[in-house]
Amino acid sequence: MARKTKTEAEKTRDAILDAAEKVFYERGVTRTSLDKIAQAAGVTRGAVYWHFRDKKEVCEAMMHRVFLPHEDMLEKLAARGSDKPLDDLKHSCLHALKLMATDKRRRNVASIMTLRCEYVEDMEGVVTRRAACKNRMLVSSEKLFARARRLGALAPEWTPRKAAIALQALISGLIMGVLEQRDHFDFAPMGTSCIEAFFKSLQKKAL
Amino acid sequence: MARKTKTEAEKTRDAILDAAEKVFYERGVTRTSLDKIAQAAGVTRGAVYWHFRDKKEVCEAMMHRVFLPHEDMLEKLAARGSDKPLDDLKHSCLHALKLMATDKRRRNVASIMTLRCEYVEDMEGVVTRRAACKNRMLVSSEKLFARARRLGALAPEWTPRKAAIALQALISGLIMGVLEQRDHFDFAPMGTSCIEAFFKSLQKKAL
DNA sequence: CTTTACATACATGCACGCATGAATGTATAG
DNA sequence: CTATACATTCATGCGTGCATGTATGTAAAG
Repeated sequence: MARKTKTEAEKTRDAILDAAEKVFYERGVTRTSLDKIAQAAGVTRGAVYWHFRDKKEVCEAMMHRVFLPHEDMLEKLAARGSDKPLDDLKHSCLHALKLMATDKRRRNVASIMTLRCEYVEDMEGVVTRRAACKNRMLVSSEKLFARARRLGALAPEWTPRKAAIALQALISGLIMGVLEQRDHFDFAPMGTSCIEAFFKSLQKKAL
Repeated sequence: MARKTKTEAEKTRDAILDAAEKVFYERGVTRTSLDKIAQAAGVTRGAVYWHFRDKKEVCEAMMHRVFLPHEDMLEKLAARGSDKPLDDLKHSCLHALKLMATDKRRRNVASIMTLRCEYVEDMEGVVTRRAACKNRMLVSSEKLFARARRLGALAPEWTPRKAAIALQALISGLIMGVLEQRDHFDFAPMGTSCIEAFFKSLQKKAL
């Protein structure tokens, strides 16, 4: 076929990833063939094989495109070192949850990653990288909790590490709730409300 | 082939489910053929098709066999109406987490359900039933929190419903942590420690 | 004799990876 | 500026292997 210009090639690459999001969401990662993706993108398998080695690479590229820009927010927060670390952390969590609730694309990709993908063989690497990402976020929030402790704002039953782990578990569980929400019930307000109550519980009570 | 007696037939059915656990864990639900399951069970596909209509039914039976006996623990607790509902709930959660950490079979099946299965098309029904189960548990724990509130044991920032949702999110997130644990780090003690801190935070502080 | 509990056999239809072709963009030499 | 050489960007076709569902055979249990 005729050679395209570089920007056009980028457009077909994006079209392939768009199509992958759509078809992965509808049929799951394992059950969708590269041919289905190609058809949905209006190209043939040749194009897909040109831009990506196999389905795993398509999947990883699809995830990266959506979540890479968002990953390092916490680290900036931890580095900034404000005087209200718990508030910063809370707003960051609220923001993440709201993003999941409002941005359909992010929600769909997250849904693919949690409910429509099997992490075995090829994909094991993906889960490892996800764990590494989770761990970086954990370290950052632990720093913020440690700062809160030094400022005397953290209730005594919580060590920074425990608080960080519990917070991450809570958030991922709430996001799960958003992803599972059926019919037209909006789970997000309840989620934000839970986050706020949780942070209130984390604070040292005045006597 | 020679016909087996009824108990022997039950044994091959169990063998098929055992094999399904093994192969689903190794290769994911979608990628494993019924033939692989049959081979791992020492039978042919004919036997599998005799006991189950298709792979979805195998998968559901495998899940049921492990989790049905455990599902209604919370409801009994809620019906009992003790005078320490928060303690009861805490012990129930600790028990569930410890079970995940110690019982390899349960952990593997849970891993299949969360990391090695794609909930699309046929399997959508499974996720619906899982959501229903989660909801029943939510209602039960909400009752317990409501009782705690009446007993004056629940901190004011928590409404029973919020507490129930947050607890469920926390637990599912922590179980996720257990399932993702790599090399030989044991995540469970940290998880139990988080649960204990969380319940301490839920309690109304003495002034 | 009928039903059960499988094994075997068959037909169909994907999905994958590779190899090759084709036509155009792009860089370079003169 | 132009011609040539090469690299890109796909489309098409082929062979292969597997997975599925069903249909049928069969021997013993009930």
